[in-house]
Amino acid sequence: MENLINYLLQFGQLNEQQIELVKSKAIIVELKKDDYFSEAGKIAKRVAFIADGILRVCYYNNKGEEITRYFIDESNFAVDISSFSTQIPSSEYIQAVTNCTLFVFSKEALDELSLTIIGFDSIINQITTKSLIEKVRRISPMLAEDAKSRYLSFFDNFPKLANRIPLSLLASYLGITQSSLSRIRKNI
Amino acid sequence: MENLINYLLQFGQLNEQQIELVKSKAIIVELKKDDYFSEAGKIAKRVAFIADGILRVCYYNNKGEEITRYFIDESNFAVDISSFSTQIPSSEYIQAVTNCTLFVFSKEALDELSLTIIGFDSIINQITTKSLIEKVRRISPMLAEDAKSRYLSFFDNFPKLANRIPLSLLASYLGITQSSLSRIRKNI
DNA sequence: TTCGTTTTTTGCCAAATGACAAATGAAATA
DNA sequence: TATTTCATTTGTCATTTGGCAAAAAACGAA
Repeated sequence: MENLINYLLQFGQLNEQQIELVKSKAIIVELKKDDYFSEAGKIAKRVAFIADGILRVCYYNNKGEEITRYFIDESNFAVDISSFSTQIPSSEYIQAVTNCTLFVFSKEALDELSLTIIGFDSIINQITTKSLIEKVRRISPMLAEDAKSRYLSFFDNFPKLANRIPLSLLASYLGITQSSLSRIRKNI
Repeated sequence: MENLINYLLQFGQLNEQQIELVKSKAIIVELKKDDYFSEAGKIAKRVAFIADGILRVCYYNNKGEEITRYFIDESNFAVDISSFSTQIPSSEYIQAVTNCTLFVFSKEALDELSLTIIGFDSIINQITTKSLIEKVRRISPMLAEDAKSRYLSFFDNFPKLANRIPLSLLASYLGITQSSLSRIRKNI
């Protein structure tokens, strides 16, 4: 769990005792490829720190197509933030792209940590804000790019991910068809 | 300033005295079309609530093209959140698309409100999170749509905005060329 | 291994979009 | 009004991408 603690320490101080408390609240969860961490229609009650594996956030658009909104990989938090923060049923899924090992915190555990640890709230808020800003930053430029540039940008930013993610999912993230992505890859 | 107060009250309670305090910190700023509210290279020190007008957040991509990341209109907050929250120089601009009337809060004023008003922090955090989630929600589905659908979606979501925003800026937001957008509009 | 299933690649053609340039229209100013 | 400037539309053509279907490859289970 060192990765988790180091991640948190980027955003604020925690003493030994507080670190132990945080660790004690984490539940280790294993997901198989294609398992869901959270589902549309349900209220998100858990947050996951990804120790190993890749998750994706996805939804169905008005044509019934399954769209991948983004991927989340090791040493990042995954949460259906919209549902989690409002406690309203979600409209998206979080699914395992690969087998995953997660450190999971329930909402109750987080609330308790917030009450017990001064500054924990601030850490969580900073992480939330930073992650969301990053998502906007990632997605936004893709609109102005053609399919090839999108793939290359993705590859530049996540060279290790590109080969761990099935082509169909990557295509749905990039907003192009499988066939196109396959052809793009062929042309290097 | 009633709009501003009502907006805040959606996210938490404020008594009369607190409301007056908030109002007293707001500075009315008028921007002319094309004026900048914040600029790349500078550190964001202000937050704006848009009383009237439209702002846009934009940046230059690696090809030197000017890209509109999103628009913000009346009764919403505009802030270069990335720079504001980290106090690191920004990489984007916030520019007036039309003449604007803003209620502006300096960072110092906000910090003071946070210290003085219990729960003000929470209000700000909720607004921040909600706005960012919304931006992801808006941009993300566009990737899977073709140019015509993107325009129609935008028009559905912001019927009033579509005609107040110059075609060139709207095109750069939608990730298509001016010519294409013009043709799309012609075909209804 | 072999069979069955899923994923990826490929071919073909039509449609959408971009690039470029020119024409038109609209707004601002002298 | 005439002139200038900027925004939008339109034309032409090349390129990209999608849709569809079939082939090939990769993967898993018996």
